[in-house]
Amino acid sequence: MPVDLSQGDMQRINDLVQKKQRVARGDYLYRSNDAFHSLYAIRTGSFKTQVLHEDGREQVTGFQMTGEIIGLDAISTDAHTCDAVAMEDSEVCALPFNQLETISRELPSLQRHLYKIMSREIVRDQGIMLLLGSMRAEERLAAFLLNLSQRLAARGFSATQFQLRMSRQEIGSYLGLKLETVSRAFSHFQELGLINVKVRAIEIIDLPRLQAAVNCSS
Amino acid sequence: MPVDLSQGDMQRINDLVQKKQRVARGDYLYRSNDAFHSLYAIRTGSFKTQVLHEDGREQVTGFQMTGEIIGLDAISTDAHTCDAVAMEDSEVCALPFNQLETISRELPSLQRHLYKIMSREIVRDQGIMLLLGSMRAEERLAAFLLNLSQRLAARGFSATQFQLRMSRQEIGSYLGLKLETVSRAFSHFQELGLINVKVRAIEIIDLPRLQAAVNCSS
DNA sequence: TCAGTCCTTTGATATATGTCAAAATGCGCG
DNA sequence: CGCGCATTTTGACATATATCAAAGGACTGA
Repeated sequence: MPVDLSQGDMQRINDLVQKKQRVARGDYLYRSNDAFHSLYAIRTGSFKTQVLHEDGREQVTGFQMTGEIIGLDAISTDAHTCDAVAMEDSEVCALPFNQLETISRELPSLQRHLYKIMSREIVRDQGIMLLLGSMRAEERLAAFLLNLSQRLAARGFSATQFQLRMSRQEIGSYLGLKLETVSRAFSHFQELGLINVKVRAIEIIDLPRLQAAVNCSS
Repeated sequence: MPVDLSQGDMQRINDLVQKKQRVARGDYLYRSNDAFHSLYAIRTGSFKTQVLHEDGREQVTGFQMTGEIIGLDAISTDAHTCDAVAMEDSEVCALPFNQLETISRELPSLQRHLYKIMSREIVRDQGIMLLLGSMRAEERLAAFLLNLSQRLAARGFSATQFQLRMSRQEIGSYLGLKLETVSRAFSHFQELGLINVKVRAIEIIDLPRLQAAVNCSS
């Protein structure tokens, strides 16, 4: 948590953050309906979150990476409302929420930080609604790739070459598309010279045109 | 805000909540990029919130009614990230956010309430993602009608007879559909005997079958 | 009250994406 | 190292929804 705090305060946060926890690839960090105790800060690795409809339909609601906080949805009902699955071997810090609440009362900057993190999640979700509600298949995929690229760059990785951690099926679920459609969109972007795709290895060749593709995929 | 508070505390909240504000039908309560000062509690009337894409596309992200809080998205950047438009003559209470923050430090139950409200918004958004990402047109409309019905019932109105405040175009934007598709879905539900539609006047005739339609619109 | 405008409905047709199927490729495990 | 399974790609075809168009209805403001 990148909050700007003074010495002793930092200590209290550190105490809170002791418990590290490993999650193997494919394992669930939590499941829908699990009792809520902690938020989780991802230290290494990455996760997907998904909601399941009773009739078996599933929707991936996000792909999270290092430094991101998951579990915010569970505050509302004291139970998790989605599943969190590790997409690779990962490490998280459990942040017991009642302790967070207590400390945040005494540390205005932590309190504010928590509000901001939650608000940011709401804004992110609005962006996905815009994507799902008004973009076409290739626009969605372009937006997805650019978003990944940005977030990787922000973490010091290459913005133009990376390895996808998720399957076509998972990307499709996230983008509201079938896996075949995702695959075709990848192939088409490659034909157009926007990217190189070798299964899960992605190289962005023409960033400006990929950005343009978000607006009109014609 | 239905928080359970003790006498004097309630006074402080009341002080905060003094400023009532009228918003005429069609007027903006706030616009994207407006500086953020307050959350708004809707006292009477209803609003829609929408995000705009640079290329003119717009996406309605929600329809809010009495008792709901809007503006949570703005906390993240201190600027609003969507527009809020009154769908009828309405009244809101501005809740200055820095005062809310201050008071919530001293009133754990208010602090918790704020976290819960934000978390609930995140859960709501997940539900919309599921709808947009994996449901078909008629399933979406059925889900929309049932959601409206529930929320009206929770406010003491009829769950089976109500007046839509929004146009087919706005419903379509919210559901990721064109207005003609929405209109056809309404007509089809009427043919099936699930609802009566007279333009914006809706009567739900067969609630169980409408609920069933959310799962498979066949 | 009436005219004008906007909203809604409905039809005919186009198109993007889904479905089904099969082959190709990559990857984990023995 | 190679077998077998899972994932990805690609094709042919089906279908849900969008698009275009026109007519009918409802609401607004003078």
